[in-house]
Amino acid sequence: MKETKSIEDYLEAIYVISQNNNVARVKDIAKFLSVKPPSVTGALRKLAKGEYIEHIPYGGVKLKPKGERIGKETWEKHKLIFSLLNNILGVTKEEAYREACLIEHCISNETKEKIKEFLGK
Amino acid sequence: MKETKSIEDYLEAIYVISQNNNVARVKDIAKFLSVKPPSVTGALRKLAKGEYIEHIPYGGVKLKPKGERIGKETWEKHKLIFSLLNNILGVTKEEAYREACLIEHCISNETKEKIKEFLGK
DNA sequence: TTAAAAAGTTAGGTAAACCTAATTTTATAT
DNA sequence: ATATAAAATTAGGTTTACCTAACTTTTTAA
Repeated sequence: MKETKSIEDYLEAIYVISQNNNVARVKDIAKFLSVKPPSVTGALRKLAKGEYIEHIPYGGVKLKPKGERIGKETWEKHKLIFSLLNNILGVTKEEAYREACLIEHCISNETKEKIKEFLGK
Repeated sequence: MKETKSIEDYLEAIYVISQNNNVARVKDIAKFLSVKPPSVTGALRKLAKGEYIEHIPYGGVKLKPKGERIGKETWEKHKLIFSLLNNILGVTKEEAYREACLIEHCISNETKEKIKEFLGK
């Protein structure tokens, strides 16, 4: 299975939510991504089938190793792109966040590392 | 009508093709975007309806002012993002081109200007 | 401990954008 | 001038990812 923008978005959301909570809940994921709960349920079924997550119906969601890796990578891309846009280019925080949410799905891990190197200087 | 990624792609393709040719042809647009001719025909109908282009069936396509503006802006975004990725971050030309095709749809004109300023330094 | 509220799921539908196969129109070459 | 090839269009279908409405399960509070 290939990771679409949507799959990356859900895994990233679950990753971020899981950093503060024990498990991610449907309503939190829905709020994070600005979608409705039935969309989340549908996406979770797909993610569970692809071995990205473990989902207990009417319960919580936890990332499996494969999902954790992608969620983390996507969030890292987001943070690095935000930094590049806001700190280096001078884009406002609000706009930088909005655009980082989109650009995070457009770059390879190699490009992610290049940005990290650049920001490190 | 709101400009989707797809609409921007078609207008950009027509803009670039029109710089070398008098009119853009369906087969050239299809090749540029790696889609099949029926997809182009469908997209052109939509673009014509939105006053972005003038389309003579079985003939050529020309940009109207609104379409020209968006096609040009999108291509400028592409070139600036390519430059940022390749010259500043050190991403390979091939990967920079590929990613620029995606990122060009994710940034505002304000961000485009910020990149231009940064590259000018 | 049970009624109401909250959370989650199922069922069914919509829109965007692509595709293949078949048809029509235009261009080309003998 | 006409047969063939090329280009474009139409018709119909697929996939992805969302939505609303209705229903089920779980939690909460009287």
